[in-house]
Amino acid sequence: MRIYNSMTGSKEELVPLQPGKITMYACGVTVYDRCHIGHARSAIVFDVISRYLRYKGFETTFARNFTDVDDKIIKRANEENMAWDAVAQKYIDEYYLDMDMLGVARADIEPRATEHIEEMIDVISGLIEKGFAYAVAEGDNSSVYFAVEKFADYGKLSKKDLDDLLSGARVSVDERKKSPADFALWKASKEGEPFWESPWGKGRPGWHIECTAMAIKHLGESIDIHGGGADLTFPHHENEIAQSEAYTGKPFARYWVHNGFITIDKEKMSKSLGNFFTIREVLAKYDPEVIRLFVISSHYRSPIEFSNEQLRDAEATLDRFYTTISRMDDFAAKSGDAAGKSGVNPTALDAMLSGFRNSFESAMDDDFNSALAIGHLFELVREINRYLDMKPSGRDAAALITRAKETLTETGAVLNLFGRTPHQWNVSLLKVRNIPLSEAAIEEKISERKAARDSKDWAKADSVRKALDEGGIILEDKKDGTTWKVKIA
RNA sequence: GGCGACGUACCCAAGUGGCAAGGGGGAGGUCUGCAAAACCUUUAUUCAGCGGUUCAAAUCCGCUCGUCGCCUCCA
Repeated sequence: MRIYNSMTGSKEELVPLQPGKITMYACGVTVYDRCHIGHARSAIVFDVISRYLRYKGFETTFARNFTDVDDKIIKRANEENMAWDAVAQKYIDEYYLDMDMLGVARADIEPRATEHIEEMIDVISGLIEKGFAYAVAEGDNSSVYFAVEKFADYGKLSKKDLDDLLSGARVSVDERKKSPADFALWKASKEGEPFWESPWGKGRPGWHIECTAMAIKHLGESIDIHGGGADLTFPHHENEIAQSEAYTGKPFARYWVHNGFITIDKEKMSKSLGNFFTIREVLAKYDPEVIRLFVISSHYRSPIEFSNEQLRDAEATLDRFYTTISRMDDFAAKSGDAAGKSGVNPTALDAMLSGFRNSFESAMDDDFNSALAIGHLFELVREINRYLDMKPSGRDAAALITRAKETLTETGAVLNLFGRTPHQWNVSLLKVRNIPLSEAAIEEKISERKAARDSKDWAKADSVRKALDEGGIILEDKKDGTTWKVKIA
């Protein structure tokens, strides 16, 4: 299994610290607002990675944090006239609402910064003792900074040269720091801000230190995989490395994994640019699985352009899967118990099923190439449809189709896709498309049309079809009845 | 300015040395009372451009053009 390591810039064989076990830490969100679709991508990417690692038999411990105290949360609390911790909790709740919809599983450990103040203080104290950090008085309290120049490898992840950083005009000059590139481990608290007691007086943690403290506490001093969005590479992850390795003297993470951005008009989606859509907004128009498929359909490191057209594509794609699942279900319901009819050759499907897991795994083994894996799923879908078109019958055919459906749904489950019934899919589409027809109303129309068809009143039958079609519902006549589905396009 | 990516058909998207996956869309066909779905055929002699290495390059190297990201909070 190969994984791209941002540290080395190349794909490497995944060799965990302890055979058969993986520890993974992904940087989560700062909870001061609703998540946008870029946060969704990151969450989905690491969800897929952790699911796949487990599928491959690694005993995986996955931690994803919440940053629940920081400047933006405090600012938000002041704006909303709420307590800062109430703001944090509110957006943690919102986060779970979104992620549950998107099929993002809870991480094994979801540590919050505010629950690890002690651990952070321990790390900071250790860094001061070792000479990597220094305290600077600010009134009655002190702030603590990490002395970047003391850490020889600073810049190794983001490939930045410390001299360049120091000469760069964009580093804000802060008189309290010994060097402009130094970063805060602990911030002396100002009037009205949340604070904790510490050896440096009343204060609160800097941003980066929480990940170091929480990763070490929950996963150990060296972890296997550390991930997050590509924008966290610098300074966040660079600083984590500096703190952690200065503190423990050990490599912090073996593999650094960064997901690409979601763009709008080719530009990175971000809060500051204002070009973002919240997950909630998108969920109002699209089924959550559509968003998930949209994300998984591209490689996790590639930028993906967000647009209605892209989501419509993903929706059509998903509909194709569910249509095939529906065909298989129909077949299973009526295939007989007798021997099969002659002239139906199952070889192609049989062969594809035999090799399928292998294809799927080689795609995913190669740096989690979910886009290729989905391509393989399409090949399977076509082969299934091809087989069903031959109108097979009998118990051998039924067994083959059962195997096909299991293969499709079990590999889909690794990506957390295709977990619903085709009916659930269509009912969901009815909702997101705001189609004002109930299932019962549609069924009623179908009966009406059946009566017309039975008396060969084609004009009437067609008018029912046409009326439903204009409402976004397509009817499919099958041997033993008519079914409906929501029109895609 | 420093550093790092990327540029594959009408659209999306795999592919890191050996005849360019897959999906959408388009065109034609099979099936169907009419449809839909599905299937079949077709849609890139070519991978931004120009050179080079090689028996062989979308894949490696160099240059050019274009786009984006990081260098400040950011998934």
